[in-house]
Amino acid sequence: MEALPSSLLLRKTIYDIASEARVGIGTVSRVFNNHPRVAKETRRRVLEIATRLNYSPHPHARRLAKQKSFTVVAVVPSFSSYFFMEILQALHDGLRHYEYDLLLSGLDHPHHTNLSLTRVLDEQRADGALVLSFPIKQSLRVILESSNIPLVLVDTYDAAFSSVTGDNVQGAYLATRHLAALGHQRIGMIAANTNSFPARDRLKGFKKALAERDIDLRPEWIKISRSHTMDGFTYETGYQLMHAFMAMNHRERPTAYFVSSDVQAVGALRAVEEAGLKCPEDVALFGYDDIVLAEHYGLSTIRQQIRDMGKSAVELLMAKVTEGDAKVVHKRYAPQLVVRRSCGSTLKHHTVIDGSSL
Amino acid sequence: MEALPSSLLLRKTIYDIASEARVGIGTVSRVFNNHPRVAKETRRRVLEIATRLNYSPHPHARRLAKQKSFTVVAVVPSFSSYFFMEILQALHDGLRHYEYDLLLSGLDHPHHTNLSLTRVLDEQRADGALVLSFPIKQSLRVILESSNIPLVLVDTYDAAFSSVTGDNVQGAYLATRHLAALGHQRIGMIAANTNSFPARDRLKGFKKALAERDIDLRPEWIKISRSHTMDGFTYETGYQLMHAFMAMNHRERPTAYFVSSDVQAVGALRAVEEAGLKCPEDVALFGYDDIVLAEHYGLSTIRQQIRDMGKSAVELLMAKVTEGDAKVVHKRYAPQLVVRRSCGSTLKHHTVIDGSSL
DNA sequence: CTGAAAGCGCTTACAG
DNA sequence: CTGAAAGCGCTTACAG
Repeated sequence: MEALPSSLLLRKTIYDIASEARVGIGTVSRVFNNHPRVAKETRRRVLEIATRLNYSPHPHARRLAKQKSFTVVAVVPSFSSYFFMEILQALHDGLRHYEYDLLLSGLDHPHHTNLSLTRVLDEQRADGALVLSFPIKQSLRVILESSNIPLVLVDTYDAAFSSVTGDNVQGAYLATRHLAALGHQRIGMIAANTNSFPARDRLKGFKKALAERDIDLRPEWIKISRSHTMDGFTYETGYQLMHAFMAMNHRERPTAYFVSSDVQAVGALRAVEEAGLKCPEDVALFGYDDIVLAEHYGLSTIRQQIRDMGKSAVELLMAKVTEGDAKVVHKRYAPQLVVRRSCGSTLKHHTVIDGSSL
Repeated sequence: MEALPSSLLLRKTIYDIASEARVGIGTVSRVFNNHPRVAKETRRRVLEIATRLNYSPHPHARRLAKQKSFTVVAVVPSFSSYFFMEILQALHDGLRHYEYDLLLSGLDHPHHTNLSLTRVLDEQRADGALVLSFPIKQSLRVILESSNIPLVLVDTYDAAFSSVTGDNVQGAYLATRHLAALGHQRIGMIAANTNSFPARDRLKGFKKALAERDIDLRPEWIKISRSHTMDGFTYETGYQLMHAFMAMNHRERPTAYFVSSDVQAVGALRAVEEAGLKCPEDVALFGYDDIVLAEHYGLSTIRQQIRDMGKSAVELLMAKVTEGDAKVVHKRYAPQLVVRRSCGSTLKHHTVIDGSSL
C-alpha cells in the first residue's frame, strides 16, 4: 500500500562518491566544505562525479554533525499586515544569499505562544530568530532572554535585544511639521492602539512637532483607537475616529490630520467624504506607510525603507549566527516624506524627501 | 571572541535520561516515540526525568535516523497578495496540529526558480510541498513531476497533481448571473491576465452566464489586462480598463461590470467616480475575493473559503506524507456570493449566499 | 594533501 | 518489556 519513496532507493551518499572517485569519504566531505587542503585535481574529480551522480549532501546529517541547523526562523505575530508581507519578502531574499532555510512560526493563538516559541528557540531548530512587530511585554522578554540563539527584533524595540526599526518618531514629526508648515494651526491626530510600539512612537513624534511649533495640543484632538485587531491599524478605526471628528462643530475641529497609518487614512478619507467635505480643500490628511493604494488616493505619507530594513535585519542576525557577534545593536531607519495631494501641499505632487537629510 | 553557545554545554541527550532512569537509550527513545511495549512505570519515570532535565529530542538526529524531515515547504510565487497571506495563515494553523515545521520558499527571481525548487524538492529538506498560485507551465510541470516528495497545488491546477482550488468558474458565473437577474443586458468584464489560472476561469464563468442567458457577448466589452505585475490583479489595471470603458459612448458601453478581483474593482470604482458617475446608480459593479476593503466600499463580491481551503490542502498533503496516499485528488471549493451595494441589488445589503446551494 | 576512525543524537530490528 | 548494537550520512581532529 505505502509506496516506498524512490529517494530511499536512489539517494547517493558520500560513500558512493568516494568509492567512485577512489578517495576516502573525508576527502569528499572536505571538497563540499571548501576545505583549503584538497588537491586541485582531486577536487575536480570529486565534483565531476558528484554532479554526474546528482549527489547533494544530506541536510540533516550535515546539521547533526555540524551541530548547526542552517535555518533561521521568522516569528510572526499575524499574517495580515502590509508590512508583514513586505518584510517577509525582504527577509527571504536576504537569506537566500546565505543558503539558510527560512522557517515560519506564528503566534496567533495567544495561549500557544510560549509553547511554539520555546519549541523554536530552544530545540535547535534554528540558529537564529527574527522576531517581527511584536510588543515585548515582560512575559515575552523573559522567554526571549532565556533563548539560546541570537535574536533580532524587527519593527519592535526592546533595549535588551538587537533591533531594526523605522524611526517612527521622526516620521510622525516630519509629517506633522509639514502640515504645520502649510499654515495649519489646528492639527489633530488619529492614532492606532498605543500598546503597539510604532503607534506609540508616531504619537510621540506628532506631539514633538506641535511642541516645537508652539501649537496647542488639545486632548480632544487626539483620538486613539483601542481596537485590538491589528492594534487598531485598520480602515475601520480610521473611519470611526474621523467620523467622530466630523461630528464636532467645524470651528472646533482640526483643519489637518496626521493619521498613524495609510489604511486608517483611507477610512478617514471616506468619513470626510461622507461628511460632504473634500480632501485636501476642506481637510488636509497625512498618512503613514506608503501602501500601494496611497499613490492612487494621492495620499501624502511616510515611507519606510522596508526592503532595506529586512536586508539589514538579516545581516545583523547572520553576523551573530556565523561570527558569534554578541553586541546589541539598534538600527533605526530614517523614513521618507512622500508628499502627494491629500495634505494640500504646494510642492510638486509626489515629491519624495529623504528623512535623513532633514 | 566567539561565544560558545550555551546549548552545546547544556543540551541533554537520550543518554543523560537513560542513565538517570537506569534504562537503555532504546527504552528512552521508545517512550518518546510512543512505542506501545513500554512498561507504564518505566514510561512514567523516563518522562518525569526528561521533564526535570528539560530534555527534548534533537530534531536533526531524529530526522536523520527516521529518514524524514518532518517539514513541509510552502512554495510561493510572490509575497504580496491578499490571498497569499490568508492561505499562509491557514496552512500554518493546519500544520501546527501535525508538529511539522513550515519552510518558506519563494520563487521571485525567475532565473533562480529551478535551483531553489530543486533544492527544496530533491534534497530531503521537506517531506511534502504546497505549491501556491503558480501557473503550471510545461517547464515547471517537468520539475514537479521529477520531484520525489508529495505535492499539493493550492489555487492553481494541473491534472497531474492533487490540488485545492476555489471554483472560479462557478464564482464568476454566479456573479454575472446575479447582474443579469437584476435586469442588466449590457454586461462587461474587466479581467486579469489570463495566463493566471483563476483569471482564466473567472472569464470562463462570465461567458458561461452570458451564454446561458442569451446575452450578447461583445468582444469590446471584455477588457483583459496584460500586466505581469501580480498577473494584472491590481488597482492600476482596474482603474485603467474601467477608464477605457468610460471613454466609450455611454450608450455603447455596459451598465454592469463583473471585475475579476476586488482590488481591481476598487480601481474601477475610482475611474467611475472620476467620470462623474455613481455606483450603483449609474454603474453596477461586482468584484471577486471579498478582501477586507470590500465591505467598506459596499462592494458585492465572491468570497472564497480560504481558511477551509488551506486546512484541506494541509490534510490532503499530510495524508500523502504520513500514509503514502498517492491518489491524485482535486478539491474544488464552492464560493459564496456576497451581495452588497455596488451591484444595485434589491436584496438586503450584505447577504451571503452559499454557492454550493445554488 | 589524505585516510581511518570516532562522533553528532537519534531509531529500530534482533535477541532475549 | 528491554538492552546492546548497528545504522542514518555527514564532519573533523589525528596521524601520516
